[in-house]
Amino acid sequence: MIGALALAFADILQRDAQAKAPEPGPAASAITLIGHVPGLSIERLRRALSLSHSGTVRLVDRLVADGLAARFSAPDDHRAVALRLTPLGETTCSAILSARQTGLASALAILTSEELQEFGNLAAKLLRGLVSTEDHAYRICRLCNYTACLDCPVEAELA
Amino acid sequence: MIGALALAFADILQRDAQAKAPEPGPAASAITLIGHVPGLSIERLRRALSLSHSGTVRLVDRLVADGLAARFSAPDDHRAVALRLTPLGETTCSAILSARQTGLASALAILTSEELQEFGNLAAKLLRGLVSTEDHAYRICRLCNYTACLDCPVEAELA
DNA sequence: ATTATTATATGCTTAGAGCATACAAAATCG
DNA sequence: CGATTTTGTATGCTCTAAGCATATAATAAT
Repeated sequence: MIGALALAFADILQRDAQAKAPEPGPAASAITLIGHVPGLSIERLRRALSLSHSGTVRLVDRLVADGLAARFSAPDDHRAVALRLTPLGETTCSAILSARQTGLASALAILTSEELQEFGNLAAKLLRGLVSTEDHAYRICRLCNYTACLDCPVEAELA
Repeated sequence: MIGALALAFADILQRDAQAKAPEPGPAASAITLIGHVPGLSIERLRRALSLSHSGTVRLVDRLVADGLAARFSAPDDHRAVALRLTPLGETTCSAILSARQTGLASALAILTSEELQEFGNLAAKLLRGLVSTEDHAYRICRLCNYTACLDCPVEAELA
């Protein structure tokens, strides 16, 4: 039953996010991740998306071709690519995050504020128990609105 | 944050389920759905999986080729296909459900029994608010272990 | 300095998804 | 009751996005 709820919520997030993305699949997550971590490398992006390396390179190729992201050379490591969103990419990122937020909020609207509070507390505890590595944190938070998520339990757990 | 938890849980479910399925993607859900609703038609399966019609037909083709499912003629509608699991399919279905259950349980193990109880209550309330149609119920419960889920809130909401 | 590892890129192949089309059974409507 | 529409499946075709194998450059390790 808890599993069913997780699938239902994940469906909502994916649907709303993908609707604003240039293509289905992990593109929406890639955009929001790059948006949150400017200078992100392809390898870290790959781990967050659980894709193959070539799949990630091609995904980035498409984002660049769509004018949403750009490759720069990472200052500290001349092998790595530093990914950044273009202004158009920033706009898309915001659209994804707000669509995601709207869908989630309407699903949660049935709870009273006390229940929502309690649900959030339990969710935070579960999240802290789940997160192990930094890569995993990026994966879990791949569609998060970081600016809206103060006191992120994932961040707290890693620190 | 609640969204992040949903994605994390959905990841666990998908990963554990797919590990026991013959292929990645919606195959695991298809198997458990047919297992729970013997005689399910391709069209209903299609709606539960949110696939195109041809995609669903090909998926069923593969399940049949793998010896996991079989097509029968639906007694009440001679156009429709009645899908059933083979004995091998039943075995696979059980493996998927128990893998799913194990992963979910270990993620929830951090909660006390009171917290788990409370979390379940809130999840049930949210689920009841989310489910609209029977197709949607099938979709949400696509990886559910129906025999383990007594007092299913989704079922209750539809009745 | 040599070797191993890490980060990226690309050629190649392929699995799985959608669209368009075709056909049969059922439902609807005149 | 016959004609039309809708519904459920099947299949040919195309294509996108994914993986594997391989290559190259930069860094790390020995």
